[in-house]
Amino acid sequence: MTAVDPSVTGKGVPVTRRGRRRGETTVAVVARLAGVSAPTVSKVLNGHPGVAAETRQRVEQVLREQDYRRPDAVTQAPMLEVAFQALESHLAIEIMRGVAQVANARQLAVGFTETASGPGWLDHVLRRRPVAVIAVYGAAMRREHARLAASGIPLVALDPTGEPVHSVPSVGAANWNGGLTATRHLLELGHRRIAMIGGPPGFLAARARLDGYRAAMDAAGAEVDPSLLRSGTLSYEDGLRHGRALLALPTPPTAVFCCNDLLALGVYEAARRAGRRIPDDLSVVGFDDLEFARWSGPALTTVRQPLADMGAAAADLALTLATGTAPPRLRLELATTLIARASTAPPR
Amino acid sequence: MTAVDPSVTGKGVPVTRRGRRRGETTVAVVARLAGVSAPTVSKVLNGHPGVAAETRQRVEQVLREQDYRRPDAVTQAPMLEVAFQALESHLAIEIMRGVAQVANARQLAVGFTETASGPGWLDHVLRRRPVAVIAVYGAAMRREHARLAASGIPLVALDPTGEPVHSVPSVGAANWNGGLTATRHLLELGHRRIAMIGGPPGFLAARARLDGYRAAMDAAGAEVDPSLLRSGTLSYEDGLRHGRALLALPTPPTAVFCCNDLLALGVYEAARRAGRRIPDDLSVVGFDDLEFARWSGPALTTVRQPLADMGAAAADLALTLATGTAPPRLRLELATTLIARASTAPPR
DNA sequence: CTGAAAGCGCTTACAG
DNA sequence: CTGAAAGCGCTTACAG
Repeated sequence: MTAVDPSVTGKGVPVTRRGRRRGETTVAVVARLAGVSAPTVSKVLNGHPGVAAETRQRVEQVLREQDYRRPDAVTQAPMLEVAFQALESHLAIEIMRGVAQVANARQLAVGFTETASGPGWLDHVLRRRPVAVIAVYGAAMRREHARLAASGIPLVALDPTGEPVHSVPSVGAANWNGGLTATRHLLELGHRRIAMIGGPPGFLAARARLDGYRAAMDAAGAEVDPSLLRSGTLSYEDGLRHGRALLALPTPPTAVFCCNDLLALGVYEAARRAGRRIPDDLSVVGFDDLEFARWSGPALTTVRQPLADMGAAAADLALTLATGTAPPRLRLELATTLIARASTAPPR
Repeated sequence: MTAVDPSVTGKGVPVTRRGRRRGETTVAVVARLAGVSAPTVSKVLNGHPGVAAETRQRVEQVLREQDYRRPDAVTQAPMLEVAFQALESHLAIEIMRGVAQVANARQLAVGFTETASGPGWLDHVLRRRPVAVIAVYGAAMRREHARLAASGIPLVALDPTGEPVHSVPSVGAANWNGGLTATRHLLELGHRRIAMIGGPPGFLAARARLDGYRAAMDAAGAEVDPSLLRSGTLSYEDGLRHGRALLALPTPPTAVFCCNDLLALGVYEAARRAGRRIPDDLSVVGFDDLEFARWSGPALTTVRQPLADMGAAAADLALTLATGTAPPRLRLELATTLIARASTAPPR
């Protein structure tokens, strides 16, 4: 119960009264600037009735202009909130790492929420009054965006989908380029019969990767055999399923480009069951570069999405927006890189 | 900037003054009960100097008894804090999942901190006034424990190490049993020459797994060849290193029990390089059952630590302590289970 | 609808 | 080391 508040005791921060730093806007100041009394400001702040609409508006404007904050908001450690649709995502931990790095450097707490837990998640987030919210994977929808905007809390989409979400500032990866690079790598090794296992139809990032694949194939004058184009969920199981189907073809592909690493591991298993060796009988390229990619046997050649960097960039963007500064760019696309390991080789 | 405080406006909660609910303990009440003045209580609350040790103690006792809370604490959404030494841990995300599940069910926010980020992490945590703190992997040390105790915030160790940390309530896994079960599985398949790759010396959980291995070997009357006992860090690299050394022995083992899944994947690579097949030439058992264990080739037989359940149990324990109730047990050890997959078979 | 007055909870500056 | 007094920020009850 010591309840030491560092904003009062520590670091020589000049303090006047409870929890309020010198020079910060008080109700009295707002009242003066709005040409009303302190009680009226108080009513506006607390949403009490008995204030004319026009007066209320004027007061709210001054509150915004002066960046008024309740005294208790000061004692709260400022925090950055990250909303995941579900923690199931294998990408989650790496993203968190990037966000945490930036947040820690700025002495900010990080909170996180699973939006799948129910529709009330935003209420909880709003009560915590984060300085900004990062929504991963389309976790925040239009309605949530509006409520956050109304509270003056900036929202940034961390957005492996590449889907433009109602003009929300966002960070993503260069998916098309990744698809292009992966396919070029296989073409340069001498492959021509290259299959691709894509993602679900609505998933724009998957579409971009596919288009990159097509572009590389076209540029090399390599034919895209429609029977080599498969798509499904981004899961190990679908990798196994499509891998088996591809290897069972009369003329199977000599290489497969997978829309993510999980699919690639499924293809590994399909090859194992079919008695084909990777990379001798089949080259495989993934996408993401999750940690286990380099521990798989053989180590997986894949396209690296810089998830930690993306998290860090999203945090930077969010915190810039939180200060009211206009950031240089509202959409950031981070480069993807091909990581060539042991799952690709020239065809026999 | 509307800053509506739901505790003031909403739900008919009776309110007297700013943010304080009717009947809640005020500084004045505490002062009266402690036989001091309000200013003295204020000094204690804020850790200011100029209070006799004895007086401070008396006041702190009353604060605890009366469950005093700062008025701003009321407006804050209650939160449960999880402290990780580093997010590097592959176990982190699964633990978080379990914690989040319990916390969400009780409408609690979850915050998380990396303690590796610096010695100031506890200050930040204390400012957020979590209802409880869960320290993963010995993240909180004696000093931190004392400060949390002084603030009346319960601490629970989630403790794969099995190390009893200064009588802090904790949740762990049945490591000894896991080691026993894994080794028995190999013995039952007919192996006798079974190697073990253990963890670092200070790591008690690793020691428990090793002891379980020894117990199973002894019970089966199988000799433990000292050259088959190796130890190092719990990394892929050390798995590779020890795996190569073991396979290079004049009489190599027919099976290896690894202290975690990462080591096992390193042994996979060692086998691959030595041209030995798993499980035909070498059986491998891991420990943890991380998600990628079932995606490795062949799918890894391993001892499952129920990390999500452990996170959930730690959260339950923490929240029980937070209500002031004495929990039924202060140390919980969750069962481990052998998951037999494709990396183990009878020796040739 | 508005604000002067009263009052609450807490903190600070300072006298003893 | 302690607390009476003063004061701050905010809210409430109520008069106009």
